[in-house]
Amino acid sequence: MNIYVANISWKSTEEELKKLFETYGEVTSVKVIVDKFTQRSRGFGFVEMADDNAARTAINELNGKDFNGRNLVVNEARAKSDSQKG
DNA sequence: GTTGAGCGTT
Repeated sequence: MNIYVANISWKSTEEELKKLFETYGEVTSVKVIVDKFTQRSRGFGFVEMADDNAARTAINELNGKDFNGRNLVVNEARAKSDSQKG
């Protein structure tokens, strides 16, 4: 399950997100989107979890919750490619 | 030492 995480603090890191999402299930991948040129955090990222059920729980629980002083915006991530099927 | 809505470079 790919998860979209936004409204993250500019000081937050992938490690913190991973530790946060591991609370609800196994995290297989974490990606914080930083500027490709300035390397500054864009305040949003992506989290991938092994179990869709745990991911749904994390989305429902972490969405709107406080994280490093900011309210997290958590949702199911969109498709990065058109290879998706539904 | 700045900023705050959104969907990801290899």
